[in-house]
Amino acid sequence: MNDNTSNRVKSIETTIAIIEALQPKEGARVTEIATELDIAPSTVHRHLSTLHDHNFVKKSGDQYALGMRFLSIGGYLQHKKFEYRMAKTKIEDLAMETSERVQFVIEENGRRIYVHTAVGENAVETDSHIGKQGPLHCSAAGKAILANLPEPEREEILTGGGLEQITPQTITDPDMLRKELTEIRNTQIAFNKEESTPGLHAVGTAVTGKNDELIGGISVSGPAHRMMGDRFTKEIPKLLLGVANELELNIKYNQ
Amino acid sequence: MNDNTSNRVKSIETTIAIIEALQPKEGARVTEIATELDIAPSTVHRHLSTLHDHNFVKKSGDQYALGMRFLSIGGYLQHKKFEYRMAKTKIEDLAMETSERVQFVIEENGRRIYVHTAVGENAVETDSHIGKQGPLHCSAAGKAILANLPEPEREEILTGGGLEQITPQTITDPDMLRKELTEIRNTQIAFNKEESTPGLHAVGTAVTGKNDELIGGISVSGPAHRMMGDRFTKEIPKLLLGVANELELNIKYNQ
DNA sequence: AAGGATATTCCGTAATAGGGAATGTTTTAT
DNA sequence: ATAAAACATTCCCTATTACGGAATATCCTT
Repeated sequence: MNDNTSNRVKSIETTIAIIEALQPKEGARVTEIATELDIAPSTVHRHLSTLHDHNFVKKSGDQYALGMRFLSIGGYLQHKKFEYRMAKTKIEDLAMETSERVQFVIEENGRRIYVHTAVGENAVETDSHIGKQGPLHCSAAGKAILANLPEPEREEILTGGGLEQITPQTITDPDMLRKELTEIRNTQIAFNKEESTPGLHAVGTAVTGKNDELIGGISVSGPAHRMMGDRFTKEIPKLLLGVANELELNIKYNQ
Repeated sequence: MNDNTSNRVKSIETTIAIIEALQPKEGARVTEIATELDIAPSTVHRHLSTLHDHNFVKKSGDQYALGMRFLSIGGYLQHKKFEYRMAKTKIEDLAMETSERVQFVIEENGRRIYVHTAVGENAVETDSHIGKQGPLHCSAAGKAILANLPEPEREEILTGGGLEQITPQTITDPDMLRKELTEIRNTQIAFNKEESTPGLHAVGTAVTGKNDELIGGISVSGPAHRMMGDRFTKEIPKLLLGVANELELNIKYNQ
């Protein structure tokens, strides 16, 4: 397609660099960012002022920080799609039923992104948050998505970028993963046994929409000691498939 | 301060215009955006490619749409602050207790922004979503925040921009509002009677942090016919103040 | 297979983004 | 209280680059 990287707007890349530098900070001064990125303070100031005008950056005194415009746009995208709104209520039900953490995940650019999360009574605290992203091949919902992706895209992910090793249990061999994905296509259930986080197990399934196009995936995750035996391999998968099915029916006929 | 509007990066303003044009659309082609904004297709293409490189825009075929990078950054900001994470669990409890819709709101740039929302069993469906923003003076949590803002900032909002009339009930007279805000400072409870949405009532209170600095506000909202009598004026305020108090204690001592 | 529409790339030029210096402003040290 | 240091902000010149128009490629329609 177009990956001709020469035809780009440099000043936007500068602005993005500034945004990225600002993100982890509570607040930063002009010089701090200028030094960090090795650009002139006057330049940083000009960019920050521009971003501030549009609420992408907030300012108190001479401390600059990212503003909530990002959440405004992100939240709007999360809310705009009927499918995502439906998914939200469904995973909340499932979190209540299972008492565990439940997430609704989509694929973008070959990676998984949490669009909604719901926590049940016993849900584990994780550092996962809305919008957080990671590779597909090491999570339950991610593998379920991967299994249902069109073959060329799937193969691109399997062979193209290399399957990053996240934990000792992460499956990094394309052949082993291919085999598992075939199994997932048959059962529509994917398991994650400490492949993304040590001590964490998860069960996932894919969600499809009107013309059977892939929407995303749902996963239920919890500590390995609780996610085991029949509860892990039978009960939760059954609840999960039930919810995914209801969701799919809602998507197909409710609007 | 610096509101010298001459010293800005024009190409970033172009990019922001493109982002804004893209936001409400499901997807758009290059020409569509170029026509709408009256700039050259080659320029639009260059901007979109740059944004796409950084996942602010996604592309399928020649349809461009906003990407989840906005949610990634927004979700990160929402999750980073300990106070906001605490608020999330607290409003979920309150939503369960009251069965209504509960929101955690902050102020930025003189406007309110929903940072977390929780829905109870009977919660009304609204178009409000995470990140949505609006004026402070017409909502319960907004008025609670306004009442607790430092005087100069409050006066700037009251007299500076003009109090927009959102519904027939919105209070737009600065003097009437000042009187109500004094009352709110005494009781720490704010009411909203169809001032932002016809048919919707809400109760709100402010949340303060370690050095009594203002963090945000919490509101409980529901249909007017259910939010009335003692439930509206006594029971819900009591529950709300209880939760706000717990939250403040958590913020002050738990970390 | 041809024609139309649109995406994408190329390229010259006018506009502007960038840096350094000048000017405020605030904080720190004495 | 004053001086000095540190930094934000503004100003201005110049090298860079963002822009638009033209050329080319690609896709779609008939």
